[in-house]
Amino acid sequence: MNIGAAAEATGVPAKTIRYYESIGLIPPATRAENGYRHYTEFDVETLRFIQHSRRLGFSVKDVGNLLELWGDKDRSSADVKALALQHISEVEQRIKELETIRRTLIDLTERCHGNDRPECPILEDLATGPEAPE
Amino acid sequence: MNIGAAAEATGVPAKTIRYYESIGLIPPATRAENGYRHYTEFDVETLRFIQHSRRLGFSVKDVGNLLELWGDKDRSSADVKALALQHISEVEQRIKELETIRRTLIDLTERCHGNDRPECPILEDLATGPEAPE
DNA sequence: CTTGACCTTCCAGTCACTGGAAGCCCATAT
DNA sequence: ATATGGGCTTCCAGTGACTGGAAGGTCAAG
Repeated sequence: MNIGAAAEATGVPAKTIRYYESIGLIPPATRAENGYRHYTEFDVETLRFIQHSRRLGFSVKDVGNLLELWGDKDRSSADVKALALQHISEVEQRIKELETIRRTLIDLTERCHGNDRPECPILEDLATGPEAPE
Repeated sequence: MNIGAAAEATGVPAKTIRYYESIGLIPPATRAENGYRHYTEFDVETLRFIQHSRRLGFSVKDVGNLLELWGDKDRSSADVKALALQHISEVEQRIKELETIRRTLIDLTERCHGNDRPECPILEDLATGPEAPE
């Protein structure tokens, strides 16, 4: 299986597969005689594992740790769960921040007429800072 | 006002102020005879405007547009509002993605015992992909 | 006159890719 | 035999929005 086929099979672009190899997330692929990288079914599974982890927002560093745990028969599931819980709390933190931002933006836009005139509470608030509504 | 004082007054680190100047978000600061950058009250207001905009998640490019509108007496508030609404929809999109991720992660962790044993549905699902629960 | 806190510039690193150039390899169509 | 088109290789550079650090100039106080 060449890199293109592996990319097709996993949804990870060929370019990204090479990148993962270059940073050591995956071991160097074996090469055919012509120098082309060659991928086994197992390599494809690994790439899929990576892809799924990335889609869930794990950093590449975290994915490295998850891969290591995945390959370790003597792991404790507690270690995996700890990683996941930590990630959940980061995701929740980010959601909270975005909710706050969303709320503020909506308040601002609701107060803005959005017409031909220049008066705009959005710009005013950006200039002066958020007024604490009493 | 030197850069340090401007940083202090606005919450924008000195390093970041120089960076904003280097990318043209703010015009080059006037210099004192010793070469130090000098900031006026207006510069400080501008930096605060930038800071508030960035806190609301606007990209630096968007902040550039907002700054331009801010300085344009003949703007229409509709243009400002359009930018804000566009940003809101991006924020909402991102929140949705994060909610989905959060839900998936919570489902996974709830099925993982998190003990000394290696069995772990988290790793299994990362390997095989999310099973559609019927 | 020295210390320490400023300030200056410039280069490099972060994160996770992505684009593009230059060039080899291979199969097929002519 | 050759031209074409695709896939593969490497390496360098750019993205966004900073941030860290080195090397060196400036300034006020003790």
